[in-house]
Amino acid sequence: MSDLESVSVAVSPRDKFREYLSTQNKRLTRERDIVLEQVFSSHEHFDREELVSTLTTSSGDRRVSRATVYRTLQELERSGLLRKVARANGRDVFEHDYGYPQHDHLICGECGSLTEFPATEISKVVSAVSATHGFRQSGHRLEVYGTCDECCRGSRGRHPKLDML
Amino acid sequence: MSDLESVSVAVSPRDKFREYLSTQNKRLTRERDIVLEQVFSSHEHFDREELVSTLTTSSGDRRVSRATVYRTLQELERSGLLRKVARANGRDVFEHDYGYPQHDHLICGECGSLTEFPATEISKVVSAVSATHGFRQSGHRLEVYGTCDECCRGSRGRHPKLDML
DNA sequence: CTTCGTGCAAAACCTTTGCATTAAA
DNA sequence: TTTAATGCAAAGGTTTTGCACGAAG
Repeated sequence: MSDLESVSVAVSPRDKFREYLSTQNKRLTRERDIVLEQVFSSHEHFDREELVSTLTTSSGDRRVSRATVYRTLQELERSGLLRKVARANGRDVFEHDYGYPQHDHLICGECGSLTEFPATEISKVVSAVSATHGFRQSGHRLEVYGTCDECCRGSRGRHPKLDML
Repeated sequence: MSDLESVSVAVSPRDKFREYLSTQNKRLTRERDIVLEQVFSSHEHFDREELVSTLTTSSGDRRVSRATVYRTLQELERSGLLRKVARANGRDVFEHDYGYPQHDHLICGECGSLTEFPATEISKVVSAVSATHGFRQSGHRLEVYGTCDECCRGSRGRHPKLDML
């Protein structure tokens, strides 16, 4: 992997994961593959419980246990494929950290929804600040807290988006 | 100094808390006052467990139960006196959100040091973005990851911070 | 009085772990 | 075969909650 991997996506998530695993003397098992596929089947944010409830109820040989889902998510994070972007309703929220443009999030404290926005402006400021401090920046995470448009105009009562299953 | 000055900080945390509580038809009890005092007795970051272990072992009439500490921290957060700034070791980290300038952090992945910088620039961008999305912003948290000046130029060996707190 | 708050213990959650069994390489 | 991974259930840790009692307005 001496190629420039900074421009666009030339390597699939699975290849990247496989490579990471090999450097760790770990294996790409059927279970890890299933988790990987499920996670990258959509670009939506998700939390562990959502994934677990999907995969522990899958039929036959697509079933993966809770423990393995948790353990695999750790590996996916370490491999650079996933990252935690927020915390909502007491759960970490994950998103793809590979092959998609940099962005940050507006986090609604009422319903827990996440809204993405491009990180371009923020990145400029961050770069300037980093330079000022001689800090070699590798990334950032910005969470904006408040109330989303919908909840602002909606009723005062709480409508937390809990499990959607 | 005139007590009509509402610019700058002329109101103590306790006064602000009292005011908040009254708007909620809630009471400034002895227990809430003790938690408040303990929290504002220093500017250090802290987590719930630290506070709980201090206050549940206090002598006699300064003792506060775990449940009340948790409940009071929620009120302090809602009142705008406290905010969560990070998550470490599975616990939320709190800091004062009143009477001190807004700032964010550069986080060194080598030595673990935190460097604060003023949030003014970031806040402008955040406000603009929030407005665009009809998001009623109440605050933000920005963590910049990378390597600090010292570690960049320093020895190649690692100087990981000792586990604090 | 009436309402709100506290403390306790239990419950609810989320995450990790020990261990016997299975399965990659 | 050798070593890593899985699944299960139990354990760990954090946060919330039901309830009876006590305190504040």
